[in-house]
Amino acid sequence: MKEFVLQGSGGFGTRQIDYQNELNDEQRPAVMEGDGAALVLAGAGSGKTRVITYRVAWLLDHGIPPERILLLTFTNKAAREMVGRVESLLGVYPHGLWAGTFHSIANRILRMYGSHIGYGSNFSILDEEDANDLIKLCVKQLKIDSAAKRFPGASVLKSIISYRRNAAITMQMVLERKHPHFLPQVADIQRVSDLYEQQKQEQQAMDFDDLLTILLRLLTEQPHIKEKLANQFAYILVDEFQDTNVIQADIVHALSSIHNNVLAVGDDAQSIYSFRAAEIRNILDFPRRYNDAKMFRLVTNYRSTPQILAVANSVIANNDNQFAKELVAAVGDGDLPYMVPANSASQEAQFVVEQMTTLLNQGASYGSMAVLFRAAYHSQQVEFELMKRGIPYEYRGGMKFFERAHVKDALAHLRVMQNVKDVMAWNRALMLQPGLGLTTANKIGSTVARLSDIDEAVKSTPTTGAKAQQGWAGTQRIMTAMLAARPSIADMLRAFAGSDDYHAYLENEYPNWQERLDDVEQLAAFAEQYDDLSAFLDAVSLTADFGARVDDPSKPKRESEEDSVILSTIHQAKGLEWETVFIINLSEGGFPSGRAMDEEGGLEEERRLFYVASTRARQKLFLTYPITAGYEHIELRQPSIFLSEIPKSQYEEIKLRYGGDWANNSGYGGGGGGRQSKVAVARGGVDDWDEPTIVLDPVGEAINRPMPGSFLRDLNEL
DNA sequence: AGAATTGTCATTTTT
DNA sequence: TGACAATTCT
Ligand SMILES: Nc1ncnc2c1ncn2[C@@H]1O[C@H](COP(=O)(O)OP(=O)(O)OP(=O)(O)O)[C@@H](O)[C@H]1O
Repeated sequence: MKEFVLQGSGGFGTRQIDYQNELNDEQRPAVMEGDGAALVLAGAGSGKTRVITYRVAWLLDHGIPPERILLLTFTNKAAREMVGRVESLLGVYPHGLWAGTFHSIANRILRMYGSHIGYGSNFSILDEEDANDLIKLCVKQLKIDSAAKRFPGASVLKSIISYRRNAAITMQMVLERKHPHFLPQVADIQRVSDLYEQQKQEQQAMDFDDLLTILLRLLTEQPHIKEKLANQFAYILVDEFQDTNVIQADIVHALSSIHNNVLAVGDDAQSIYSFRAAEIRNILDFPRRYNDAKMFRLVTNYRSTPQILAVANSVIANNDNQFAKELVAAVGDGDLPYMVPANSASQEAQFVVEQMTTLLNQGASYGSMAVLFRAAYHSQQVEFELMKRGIPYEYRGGMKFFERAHVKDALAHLRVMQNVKDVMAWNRALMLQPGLGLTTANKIGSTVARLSDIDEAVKSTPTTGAKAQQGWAGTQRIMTAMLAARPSIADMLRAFAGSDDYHAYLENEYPNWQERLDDVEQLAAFAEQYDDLSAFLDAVSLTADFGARVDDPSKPKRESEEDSVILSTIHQAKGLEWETVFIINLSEGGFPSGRAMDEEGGLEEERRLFYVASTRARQKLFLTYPITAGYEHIELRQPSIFLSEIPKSQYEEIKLRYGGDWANNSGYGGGGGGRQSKVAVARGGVDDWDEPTIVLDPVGEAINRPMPGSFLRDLNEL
C-alpha cells in the first residue's frame, strides 16, 4: 500500500510563503518570534510595514483565526493595502480579520456595545464641519459675547477641545501650550466644551475624538466588555505607532490585557501628527509599559538610493530630540538629488511637469511619480500644468468628495432617517429651505429631534410661524419622497436630487448647479453597493480616502485607474513610495510652514516632515522652490532652511531657462505676461552652463477640462 | 429678529 | 472656496 501524506490546512492559505528569502535576518525574528509584546523601532524604508504584513500572514498561516487578529493602521487605505498584500501572500482573502484605523475599529466596537454607555447603535458621526457648527451654536446659546472680548472662533475652539481630549490634559494646559492669549477666557471655553459634550450626547452624535475616548471609557467602565474583547484579540498589530496619542495607546493596552501579544512598529523620526496630540513617548515608553517587551531594530533600507538617504539624514540630523538610527541602503547608487530654484510658483510647476514628461518619454509610468507638498493649496499650479497637458493625476488631501456642501446636504437627509436625534443633520437639511436660517432651523430641528422616529417627525408640525411653516413643508416634501423610495439608498438619494425643492435651491444658489447635481448622482451610484444605511453612512464618514476622488463615469475611462501621477500632501504620503518624488515649494514660510514656526517644537516636526517626504523616493528626488511669491505684489522668497542643511556635495542644482518663443509665453489664464519677464532668471544667452540646464517649453495650449475630484474644478477658477 | 446678500480675507497638517 | 463681518431686506 502506498502512503500519501496530507499537509492539513493548519494554516490558512493555499500558498507557501518563503519567509526565508522574502525577509532579512532582522525582520524574520520579528515575524516568527513576535509573541508577547514587541516593538520594531526603525528608520524609513527598512521594512516595518512588511514585518507587520508578514506577521499577519504568518499568524494566519499558523492557525490563528482571522477574527482574533486586530490590525491597526493609520489610514483605511493602508489597511486595505495591507490586507490585500496578506491575501496575495496566502492566496486567500482573510475574511473576518479586524483591520482598519483606530477610528473605524472604535466605531465598529461602539456600534456593538455602545448601549452599555449611553449610545444606541445608530449614533451619528459628526465631521469637522458639523462639530464646528455645533460649537458655534453652543457659543451662541451660552450668550458669550465673542465680539467684546477676544474669544476664539468655532474652528479654534474645536481644535482646543479636540486637543484636550486627545492629549487627555486639562483645558488650562491646552491653552498654556497652544493659545496662551486665550488663557483669560479659560472658564468660558470650558463652558462651551461642557455644553458641546452634553449636546452631542443628547443628539446621539459622536465626533472623531469621541470614537476614541468613548471607546476607552467603555473599556474602562465595563470590565466585562474589555475582557470579552481582550480575550477575542489574541494578536494586536499597530503600524505607525509614533503617531498614536495617549488614548490610542491606552486602547491598545486595554485590548491586549489578556493575551499581551502586541506588535508595534514605528519610527520616532517620522512622527508628524503632534497637532493631533500624537505622543512620541508612546514608543519610548513601550518597553516600560509592556514588561519583557522585545525590541527589534531594522537597519537596512530597501527603498532609496544612498544619495537620497544622505540628504534625508543630513536634514534630520539637525533635530536635537531623536534617536540616532543606523540605516544602510541596500539599493545601489543613483543620481544625486536635484535642487531646482524657479522664478515663480508657475515656473516651478512648469518644470515639474516638463521633467515628468521627460521621464515619461524615457519609459516611466505616470504612477511612478509623485508631487508632495506641505499644504493642499500649494499644489494649484502643478495641477494646472498637469491639466493643460492632459496628464492623468490623482489628488490626495484637501477637500474631499464627501465634504462637498451639496453631498453633505444629501447625506444630512439620510442621517436624520438613521438617527432622528441628529440635530446637526436636521439643521443642515432645513437650512436648504428658503426662509429658514440658522435660528429657525435649529428651533425646528431641536423640536423634531425629540420625536421617536423619522416617520413621526416628518408628519409633525414643529412650528407655527408662516414663513417657517413654508420651509418645513419643503423639507417634508423632500423627506416624504425619500422615505417612499426606501429601502434602496441609491433611490432615496435620487429622490432627493430629483425633488423640485432641492433643484430650486441648487439652481438659485450655485452657478454650477448642474455639476453639483451630478455629484449627488455619483453619490447615489456609490450607494448602490450598500443595502444597509448604517454601513453606508459609516463608509462615508470614516473612509475619507475612499471619497478623495470619485471618477465621473461619463468621462472616458483612463487606460488604468492605477496609473496616474500622484499629488499628495506629505501627511497623506506617509508609508508610501515612488520611483520619482518632487517636493515642491521648499521656500521659507512654505515648507517649513510659517505657522509651524511659532509652535513649540514646530521646526523639529517640520524637519521630520521633510524626512518623511524625501524618504518616499526610490530613485529620483527633486527639491524645488520658487524664489518669489505673490501675484499682485511679487516678493522675494528665501529657500527653505532645510535646503541649507544639506551639504553642497550631496545635491546637484538645476538652473531653469526658457526655450522657444518668449512672446507666446505670457498668459496664465489671463494674468499679464509682463510680470514674468520682471523676474526671469535669463542670465543672458549663455550656453555653457556648468550646471545642468533645463529648457522649458513655451506654455502649451490650455485644455479646459476639469478633472473630477480635484481641488481645482475648472481652469476658470484660477 | 432673523434671513439673505455682499464684500473682504486668507489658506497646515487629518481620522 | 469658504469663513467672517458688515450690511440691507422682509
Ligand atoms: N527583506 C526585504 N527584501 C526586499 N525588499 C524589502 C524587504 N523589506 C522591505 N522591502 C521593501 O522596502 C520598501 C520599504 O518597506 P516598508 O514600506 O515595509 O518599510 P517601512 O519601514 O514601513 O517604511 P516607512 O517607515 O518609510 O514607511 C518596500 O518596497 C518593501 O517592499
